[in-house]
Amino acid sequence: MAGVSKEKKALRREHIRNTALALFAERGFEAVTVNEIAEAAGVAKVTLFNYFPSKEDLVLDGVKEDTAAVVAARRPGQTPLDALREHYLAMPDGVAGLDVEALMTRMRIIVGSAALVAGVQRIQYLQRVELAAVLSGRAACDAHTDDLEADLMAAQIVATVQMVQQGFFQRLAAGVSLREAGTSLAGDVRQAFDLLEHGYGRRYAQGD
Amino acid sequence: MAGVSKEKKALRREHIRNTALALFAERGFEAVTVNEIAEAAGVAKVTLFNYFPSKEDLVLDGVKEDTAAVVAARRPGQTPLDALREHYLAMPDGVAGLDVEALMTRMRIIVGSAALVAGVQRIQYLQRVELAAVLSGRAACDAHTDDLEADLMAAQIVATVQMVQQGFFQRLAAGVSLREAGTSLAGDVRQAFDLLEHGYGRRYAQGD
DNA sequence: AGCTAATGCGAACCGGGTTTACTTTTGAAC
DNA sequence: GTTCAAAAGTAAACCCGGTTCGCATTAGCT
Repeated sequence: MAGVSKEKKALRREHIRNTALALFAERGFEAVTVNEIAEAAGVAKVTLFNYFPSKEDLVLDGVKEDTAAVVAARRPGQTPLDALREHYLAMPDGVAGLDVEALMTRMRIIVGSAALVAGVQRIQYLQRVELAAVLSGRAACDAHTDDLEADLMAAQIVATVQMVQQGFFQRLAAGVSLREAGTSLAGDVRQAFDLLEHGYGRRYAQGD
Repeated sequence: MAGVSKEKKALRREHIRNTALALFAERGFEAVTVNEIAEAAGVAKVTLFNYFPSKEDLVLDGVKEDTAAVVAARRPGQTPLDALREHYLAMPDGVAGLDVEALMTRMRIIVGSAALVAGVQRIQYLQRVELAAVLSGRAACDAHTDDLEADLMAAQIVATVQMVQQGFFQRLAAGVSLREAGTSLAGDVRQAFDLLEHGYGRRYAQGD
């Protein structure tokens, strides 16, 4: 049957990824070559690239936040900002079931490599485009039909989410408990989305 | 004297860049190899990389908008948003003296290549970090000392500026006159910065 | 068992970028 | 103008991420 081979493939994929992450954690992303990873994992380089389209994907595969889906699924009468606020206030619950240590390792690998940080930016750019499409109600791959407001909002939401999330994971990485980090996160989420809703007004006027 | 050699170096640099841009415009960024560029420019590959740190830089060098400097130089009592609004309202005057055709060619090259678009994102990320530093008053290379509001504002400003600018250049690329594009730009700038100042409120509530 | 299709493989290749070791320019001092 | 040191240029070999190709192995199905 097909199911058993799928499972074996998934196992092999995880094996390759874990091998790679272990090496990256030890010596940094750029200091490890794909040849090494392949050898350490006991597969051919070409096989590695058969499972992961690029070296970056060994780390970044699966980091995409689907803000567009959250917004698209918002309840009647709910604004995109409300839907996202709700979603991110609930984030600690989602993280609770995961291997936080592994998550932190991956974070450390990412922030230790300019290429990976850039990769994250690239992924968020795609998110922004998707979100703008949802907001303006156009199909996901339409050309930019001049909905400046939707484009602006999408860009600002994605940027906001990234900042807030970054703070959350940094606190976790600093050893803060999941519970406490969750509390801080809640405050950050509220602050960030309130700013989006009500604006910056005259904040940061020169000379205050 | 040193001046004359500086001038010759600058000329050679421009020659290499122009050679490359011509090839890119003709066949696309990825379809041209640096070997070809070097040969076409009559220079060794290693010399090319001596002038430009990477193939991307042949196109992207000089695209960085220094929003951080604009904000840092704001007048007493002026908010960052006011300073930037003023600056971008004046943008058409800055563009007027430039070779618009060359600018458009470069734009077309960039949007024709995923790698270059990603490169632009990367550059804007650096801008965001600089701007956050200016806003929160910390030194440019300090570690992230938890000024969530400044980080948020920086991210949102950079995203906003990018969207507005993109619209401006797209209109120019579509053949709109500089004068008309300037008018549209003014409207976009005002709309965008008003949103930043006053927020999105309940815009895009589901079911409107 | 036997056939077919998928998967894995080594090796050669490509292109961006670096290193090395050598030659040419260059600019300035005499 | 000659000389000399530093700067800049060069060819060639190399490294690494990623692809292509032709062949071997395996898996699933009958």
